[in-house]
Amino acid sequence: MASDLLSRERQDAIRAELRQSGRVLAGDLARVFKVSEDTIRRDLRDMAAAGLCERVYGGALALPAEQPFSVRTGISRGRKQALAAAAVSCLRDGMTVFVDAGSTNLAIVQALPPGLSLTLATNMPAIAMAALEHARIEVITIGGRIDRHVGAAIGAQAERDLEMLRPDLCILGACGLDARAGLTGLVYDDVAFKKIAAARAAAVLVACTSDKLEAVHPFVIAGLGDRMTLTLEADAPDAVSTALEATGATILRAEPAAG
Amino acid sequence: MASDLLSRERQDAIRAELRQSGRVLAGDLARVFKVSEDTIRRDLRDMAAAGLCERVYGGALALPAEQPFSVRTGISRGRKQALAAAAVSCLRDGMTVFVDAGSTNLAIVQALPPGLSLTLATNMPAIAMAALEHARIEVITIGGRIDRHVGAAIGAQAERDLEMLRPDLCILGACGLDARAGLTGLVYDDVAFKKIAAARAAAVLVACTSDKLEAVHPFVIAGLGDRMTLTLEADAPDAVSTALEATGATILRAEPAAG
DNA sequence: ATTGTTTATGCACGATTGTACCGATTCATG
DNA sequence: CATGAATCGGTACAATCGTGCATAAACAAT
Repeated sequence: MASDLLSRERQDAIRAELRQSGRVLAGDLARVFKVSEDTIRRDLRDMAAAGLCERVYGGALALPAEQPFSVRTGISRGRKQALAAAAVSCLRDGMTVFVDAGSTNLAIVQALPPGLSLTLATNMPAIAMAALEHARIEVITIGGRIDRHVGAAIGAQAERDLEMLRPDLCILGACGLDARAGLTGLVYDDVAFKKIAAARAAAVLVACTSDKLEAVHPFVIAGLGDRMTLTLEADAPDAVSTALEATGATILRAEPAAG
Repeated sequence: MASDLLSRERQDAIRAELRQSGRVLAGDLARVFKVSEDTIRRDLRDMAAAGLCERVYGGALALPAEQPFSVRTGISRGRKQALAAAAVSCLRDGMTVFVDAGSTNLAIVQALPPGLSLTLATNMPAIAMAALEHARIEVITIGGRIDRHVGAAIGAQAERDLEMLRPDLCILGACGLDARAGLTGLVYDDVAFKKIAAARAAAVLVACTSDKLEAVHPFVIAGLGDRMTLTLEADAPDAVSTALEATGATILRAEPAAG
């Protein structure tokens, strides 16, 4: 995926990954960066010597002080992490992606592989900040009045800002996902915004935790169809999955998660 | 591509490339500029010595302004806290305030009293998030491409977003503050943005840590004058303070801080 | 014009660094 | 304690680096 990195860049990327998920495995890193495990081990040794991580058998851990996120997002982080990992597989180098508000989408951005180079637009400040942790992501914010419930800019100004974009992919935050009703939401302005965002993108991805399946809310964001990819958790019922797939949408199943 | 450049021009071009992609390779640069790698190495060494980049094996990286806030925020928090407390005294209920990027401004927003109700616009995601912590603040974001060094949206789109605002107060981030040269900055696009922001506001507030006093940078944001309030730290030299006051600006001294 | 000085550049050479591979050792786990 | 995986130290090789030196151009002073 990402290669040709200066050794220092690689170490920075490892650091970013450590900040995010709190741990790294030597083998994984070697594969991601396309270098030998020896090189990764030497990196980790150097970083540990510099006090940037704690070396353990098999990889390295973030220093206890440096994990604000894992604490803040709490237990469900494991599930969202797995969901995010699956969603990430839809991304390619050079893509322009719009990322809608939502804690799942935040997890996705945090889970992006370090080397991936994207142009990422978002209306949610928290997502913008997470994206800035990645050295090779160009970040664009959609401005406007921030809705406290959503934690992101929605409304007239935001919709106008959106008009500058024609993203390759729109990663939508999910509120309710149902085979018949499609994608639905609770907050009118938020739904209106999502609708526009989805319409402008060449493809739409929805990463959906299981609690949102078969939920129907008052406002319709979009129907399902072949332009849409749905990422479901490992424990999503097969019945729901096949029903969704029957609409023409592509279904992506997350691996079972530990946490 | 480009040859026959004066060494200074070449270094400026390297700087531009660094700003854009965050990294340069010695070999690539040598090929692009049609000079030997030795020359490039000398350039990079000089630039590193001047604090313009970080030299690494194989090339150079942009300065770790890449991760500004995990590092920069922590450093002098106590001092900034005191500065923020003083700056807060300029705010009144119901005001519309534009808050520019900068770690000091972030501290100010974090230090806002809980009951204060404001409309707060900002181009910096981190500040937007901090403002959302306050229940009675209406937050508006200025969108656009995020500059990694600044950590905020600057550029054409951001300037256009700004045109919707006529804030009562503009809280500017300081780079250099000098009685003769006025308020100056390092990054051209950032300065251009600040300039517009300052021009649109009825009043301007600059909270300035002592290390930025008497510093003059290449680009001018604004001259001083009676429209401007400057918040200085407790340890700012009296001479500097009176010189600044002589320009017509209002001076606000922070209380001595612990940290 | 001449001379000397500074500056930018290129080249050569030894030193340093980053990386992969190999064997010996240590570790986690059943 | 047996076994495979992970780690460490050493080695080898290539890329990169720093330095000293030579050349050439620009410039100042004579």
